[in-house]
Amino acid sequence: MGDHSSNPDLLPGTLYMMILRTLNQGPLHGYAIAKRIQDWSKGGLEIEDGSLYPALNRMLHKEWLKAEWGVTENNRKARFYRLTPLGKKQLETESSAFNKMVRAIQLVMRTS
Amino acid sequence: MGDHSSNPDLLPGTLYMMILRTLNQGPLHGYAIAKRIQDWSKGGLEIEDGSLYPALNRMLHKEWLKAEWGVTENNRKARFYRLTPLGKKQLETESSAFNKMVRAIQLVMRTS
DNA sequence: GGGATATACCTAGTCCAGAAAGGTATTCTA
DNA sequence: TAGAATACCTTTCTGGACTAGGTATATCCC
Repeated sequence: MGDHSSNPDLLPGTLYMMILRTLNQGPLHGYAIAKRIQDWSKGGLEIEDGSLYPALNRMLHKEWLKAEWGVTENNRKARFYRLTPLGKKQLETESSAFNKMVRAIQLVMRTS
Repeated sequence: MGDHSSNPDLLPGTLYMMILRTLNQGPLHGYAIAKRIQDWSKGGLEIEDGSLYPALNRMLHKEWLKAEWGVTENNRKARFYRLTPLGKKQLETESSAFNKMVRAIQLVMRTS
């Protein structure tokens, strides 16, 4: 079913940025973060949960996020993450670095 | 002097693509590849030679490239790399995957 | 009741690429 | 003859994405 390619699902180094981005709208639990990234990218990006949860834990450790347990609309317990001020700053840093990087790469790819 | 940041120099996963791109214009030696990427990106990208040469060797092993020793305009010996047909195909594959990926990420970063 | 499905989380292990930090050798110029 | 620039190489470290397992619970339907 579906994808038999051996291509990576993600551009390494962009997962933090996208997580920070989704949380900039307000707290979400892990599962919802993955869903939102998938939705917003129109199915272009799928976050493996084996990538997601370790990443979230690293981000907690860096103090970009805080977490607390709660209950979803579906009446399930889930861990909700929200941005710290440091996390907000990191979002700025990473997205501007990303944009710069992409522009540089596109120069290389398009220069003749 | 200059850059004291701990930011990565590159978006991981894009080095192969850019090397393939520079070689699509014709054979180059390693040092010249790095220079060309730096020039074309207007200084936005700097390839560490500790990243470059291992990458070139992996690419040889994948048979995306062939190499042979020669002499530069400066009368120095250098190893010249050129694309194989497989390498050309890989360039197509990687650059279209990259573009798709970037578009998907930008959707995530820009959706409100 | 009992399966199936979707939701929600977690971890141990593997693999790979980029970077740091060392090294050698040669050419040219001041 | 010292230095800078050119040109290559390797070993080691590290971090992150992925694989492949696992647990638990809520809901829906037979």
